[in-house]
Amino acid sequence: MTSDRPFFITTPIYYVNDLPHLGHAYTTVACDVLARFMRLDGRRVRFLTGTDEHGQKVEQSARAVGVSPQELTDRNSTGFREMARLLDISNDDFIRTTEPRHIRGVQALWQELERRGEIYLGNFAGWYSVRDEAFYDENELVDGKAPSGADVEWLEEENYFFRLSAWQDRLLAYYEANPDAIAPRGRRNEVMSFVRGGLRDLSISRTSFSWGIPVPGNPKHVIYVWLDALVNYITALGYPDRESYDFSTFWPADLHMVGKDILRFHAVYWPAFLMAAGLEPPRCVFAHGWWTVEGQKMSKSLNNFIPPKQLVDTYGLDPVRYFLLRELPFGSDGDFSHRAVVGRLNGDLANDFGNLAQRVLVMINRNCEARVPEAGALDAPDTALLEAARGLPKTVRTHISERAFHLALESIWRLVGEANRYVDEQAPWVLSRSEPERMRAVLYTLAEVLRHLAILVEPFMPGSARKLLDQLAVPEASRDFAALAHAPLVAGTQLPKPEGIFPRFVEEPAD
RNA sequence: GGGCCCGUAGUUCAGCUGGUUAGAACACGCCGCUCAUAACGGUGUAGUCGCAGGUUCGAAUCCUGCCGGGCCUACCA
Repeated sequence: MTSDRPFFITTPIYYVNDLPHLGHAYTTVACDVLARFMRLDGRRVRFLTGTDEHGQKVEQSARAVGVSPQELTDRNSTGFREMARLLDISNDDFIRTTEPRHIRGVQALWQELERRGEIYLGNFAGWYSVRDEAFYDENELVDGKAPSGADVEWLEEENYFFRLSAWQDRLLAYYEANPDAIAPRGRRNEVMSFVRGGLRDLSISRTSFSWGIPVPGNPKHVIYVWLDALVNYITALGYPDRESYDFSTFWPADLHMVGKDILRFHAVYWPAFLMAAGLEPPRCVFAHGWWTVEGQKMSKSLNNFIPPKQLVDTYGLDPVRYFLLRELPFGSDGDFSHRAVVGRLNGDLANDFGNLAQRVLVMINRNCEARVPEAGALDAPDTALLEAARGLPKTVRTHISERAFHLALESIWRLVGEANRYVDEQAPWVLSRSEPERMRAVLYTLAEVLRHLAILVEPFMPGSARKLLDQLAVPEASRDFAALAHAPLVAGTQLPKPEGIFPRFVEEPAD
């Protein structure tokens, strides 16, 4: 089942014009869970995140605040780095598009595309709205104005173009040959119908601002931010050195996780750029959904972007990580509400799982001299429960491979439920008086189930899992998925004093 | 305008290659337990499956129309 095949996963690089919020946290945590899962499953993982730092907006924002673009960028990039630390993200690398390694790679890719005749110099003309900062097509205009109602003017600009139009058929062939290249299904259909509708050549340079990577040989132009940004996925692997260990090991990427807003860039432009440069396209681009907050869209006017720090301060890190992945089918939109988070935290984490661990550990502590009890002879209910635990990794692995985080967690929680039922049925507190040997078999069974649960939950809630594994005295080296089958708890091992893992969230009384 | 998706218990959703009394979780009622984070377990109430037609021996599940909601429909993130 397991394999040591390399696994390369990326978050989008986050635009430094924004401050980190719930949406960034979501994408990043989802990637982190997959990265951790694959590592625990024995795979060689490279997990990349970073920041996108060029473009007109950054240049303007910097000017507005009276700092240089580089200063602004340094400051805001740090914010995303801190978010990763705050969320206990296990990224192996953090790339910034202002780093020399990236700039060098982007220019090399440009030259490669140029050498292959994929780039030409032409004129870009269209109706430009200064207010919207956007060009519009003739047929998009309404009464000679932008769809937004803004005034437009005819602008012509010398631009380099990428021959995207030439790639329509090859893109479609790529989607056909790789049904999983774009997920979920609905998104794939959207992308394909978009491409079938015909592709225009893409303007890939700008002369109206300067905060960007200069076009090799024509520094009046800077490279279009998306061509700049997307390439981070390979410059982080050492491109243009295609023989490097990193590049040859980890490319093509197994998964680019993106928000649905930037799917097109990843599912159309990016594969086209890569193929045009003679490189392999990614194995999968997955577009996840959006969160609303208390039923409302996150927006600048409502100013309801929740900073990750606030979430963690309020609920604790692991409950937030759990909630984000448990609450809705990955790929769908969902609502982030205080009520829902508290429901998950108190119901799933504190009552079901946390309390299960607590009741079992306390009984062992009191009735077994705080040592892992001797299993002795096991009865049918014991082996049934243990079988359920032993079968669980396979189920979870299947769900994770389909990125169905919610189903993975749901299947883990089914075992939590079975274990709680088993406790009630076996009533070890009764056995402690009448049949101590039987009690030990029951408590050993439960401890083993806890060990399975703790290890399976590690990718989702690394801190809490660690606490539980510490309380079970599971050695550091026996905390991966291989250890599930090969390193059962050893009778007689001394256990520390039990401590709650998931405290209940108690509402502050309103005043 | 064109394309795609959704509308099922109070709530969030599953079921939808048509076929026994439409399921789960949460919430709510009752019962049990007392090891445990006033936690756990059992059990019950609850739905004209958006509306109207049609196909079929039989439709939540297929077809048509309507109503309601969402997404996509190319460049400065």
